[in-house]
Amino acid sequence: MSTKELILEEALRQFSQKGFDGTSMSDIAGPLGISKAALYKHFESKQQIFEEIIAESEVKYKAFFEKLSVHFLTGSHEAMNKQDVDVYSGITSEGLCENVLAFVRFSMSDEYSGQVRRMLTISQFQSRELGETYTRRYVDAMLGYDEKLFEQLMKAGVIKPGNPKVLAAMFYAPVIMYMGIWDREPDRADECEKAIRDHVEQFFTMTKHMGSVL
Amino acid sequence: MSTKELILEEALRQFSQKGFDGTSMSDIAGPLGISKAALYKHFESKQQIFEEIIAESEVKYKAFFEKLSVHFLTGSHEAMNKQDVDVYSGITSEGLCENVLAFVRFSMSDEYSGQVRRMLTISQFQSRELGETYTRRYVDAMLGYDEKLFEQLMKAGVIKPGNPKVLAAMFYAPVIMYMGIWDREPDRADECEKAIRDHVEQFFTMTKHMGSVL
DNA sequence: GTCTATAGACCGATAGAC
DNA sequence: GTCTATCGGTCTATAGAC
Repeated sequence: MSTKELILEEALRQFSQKGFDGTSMSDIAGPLGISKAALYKHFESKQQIFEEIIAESEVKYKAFFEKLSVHFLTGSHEAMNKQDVDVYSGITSEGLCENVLAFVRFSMSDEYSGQVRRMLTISQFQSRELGETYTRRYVDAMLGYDEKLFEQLMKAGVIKPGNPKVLAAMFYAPVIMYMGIWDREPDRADECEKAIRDHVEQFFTMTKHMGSVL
Repeated sequence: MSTKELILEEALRQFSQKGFDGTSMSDIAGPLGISKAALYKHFESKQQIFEEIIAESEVKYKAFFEKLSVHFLTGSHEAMNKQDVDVYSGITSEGLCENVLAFVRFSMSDEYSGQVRRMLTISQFQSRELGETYTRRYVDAMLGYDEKLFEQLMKAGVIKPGNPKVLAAMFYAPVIMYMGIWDREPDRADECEKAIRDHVEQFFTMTKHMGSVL
């Protein structure tokens, strides 16, 4: 791994714990065994390191979101194409359940993903742009994704009819809420994972056309 | 208003925007028209100002939570007493709806409340204690509150039977999610308020025993 | 591309006059 | 209880040797 990549890795670790202002160039250089002056051979400033992390994470974020088999990364639903329709038409509630649990499992276990999420969490009021990035990645994108899927599931008669936007929030919001607890208190990870599983299971029991519990 | 109170007010404003490390003593003293040296006549250190804000907010938080007519501020449900039972037995779904919308309206419109919430949001990974404070105030307390209420509503036959803990998350999580968007992007306030209203309304339509839409 | 050394600004906190 | 002045330290960033 190149020195530049090692710097980005260490900087992300520090930024995600102590924030941009709480992290000094020495904090980043120290663990790497180099002097802070060496950092300036790879980056123009501390700010540029931060921005490169954001830019790099955007690339990885898009790649991950594409693996979820949808293409509305920019938040515009117009970006849909034939491939998306194929994915939707074949979806089942069990499939969506597995899809989202895969998202949760990855987001919770992947160190890089968690560091970026925590960094954006504590940087979200630093600038309008960072706030919008947070909302786009962790709220709007997922809500749009679920909303579209619920629409299709309703049309297909898999789940009961209703407002797909409201339903998407009811489905997804508890997931990020429990992920928040997990981020703050890692020893509650098991409790959160169980809560998410319970939530997803009960959600589909509630919304399935055949055999309602509630 | 005393100088000390003015300092706490200005410090909170700064901390909630730029965080503890991003705020200097000059940043706090400047807008008040005093020198940073004067701050040390009222507080021992910057850290003490921060801690006093947290402590003061804890008092106000408890007072607000008591006004919601429940008494499990410490997170322990054993703290319930006769008064709580009376509150529960008289509750209706409309009452709960109004109760939570009052919470949302207050949290969203009150400047102090919002500043504390944003400060805790960007400080939640600073220490274990701050993370627990965040979880306790904005997640566990509200979930425990709603869970207990849903239990009673189920017993009373007002809403359909089910897992009250899962139901509480489905009800409350979308609320904090939309409050998060509002905090990051204040110009989306109307959209968020409407989304919360839609959510609360649809939730009770879904869970009411009589007349299910889904 | 790494180092040491340092510039120049700002930090938190203190001293002492008023 | 406010001020100015300042201490000692750290910060970002640069200069220049190797």
